[in-house]
Amino acid sequence: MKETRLGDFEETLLLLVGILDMEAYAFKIAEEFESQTTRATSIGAVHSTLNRLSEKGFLTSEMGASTAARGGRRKRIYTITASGQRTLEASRDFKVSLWNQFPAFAGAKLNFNV
Amino acid sequence: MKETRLGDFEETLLLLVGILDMEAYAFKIAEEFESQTTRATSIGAVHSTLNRLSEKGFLTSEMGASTAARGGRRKRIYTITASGQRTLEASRDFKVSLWNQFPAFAGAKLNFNV
DNA sequence: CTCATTTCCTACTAAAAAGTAGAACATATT
DNA sequence: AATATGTTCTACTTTTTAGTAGGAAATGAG
Repeated sequence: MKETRLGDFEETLLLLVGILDMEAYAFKIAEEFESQTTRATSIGAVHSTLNRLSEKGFLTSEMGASTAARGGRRKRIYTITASGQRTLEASRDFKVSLWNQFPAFAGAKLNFNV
Repeated sequence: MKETRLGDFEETLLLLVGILDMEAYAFKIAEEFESQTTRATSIGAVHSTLNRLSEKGFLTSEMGASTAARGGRRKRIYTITASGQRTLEASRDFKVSLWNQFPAFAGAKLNFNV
């Protein structure tokens, strides 16, 4: 069982997929990324990262139905796998645990019903 | 102002420095890392990462006084800089914000007095 | 004095993550 | 038919992060 780790950008995209749910397709994800951060991205970077996440088994995807709207290549909708979700949770739990031990962050109350 | 980002391992070490406080020297940090995770490290990896964090301006360090204990090279004590702390906070806030938007994590209660 | 012990340090390599460039496809509008 | 629009896709390069190997300093104990 190889330890597979997540990069910064990867983790954010994975979370965005979870947030966007049925709207999680590359273009939208890129837009959402830019709107939630101050960082710029490129659609290419998003695509290659989504690929990497899929290879790691954290995402699956399938082509959506074609819409009636103008402009029309079909969207590929991404979904988090169980493994992706577990990784996200582990990452969260670990971070929360460290934050709670860091006195400078002590003011924050982090209560999880895990 | 170049955007300086943190890797996974870097962020963990930075947090460990904050947690260990006056005890934050490379050897101890490496031990603490191993005790808080299931991952193994090497002292060399820790050293080179601490160096990188220092170059990025997230850490400073100075040699501590020599102790009376057996074995004796003096310890280099690391301290988080204001910039390091801000980066850590920004990273935390961003992550918490995403988690809160992710329905699968909705059960968690994250209250910050930020 | 010599050895074991605790620690630091750096140059280098390897691996992984991020980003770029450029092509292409499907549909609607004109 | 031509063009604009919204979107996917991949091979490749660059940059960054992580890890390795090997050396060395300082001190106490024997």
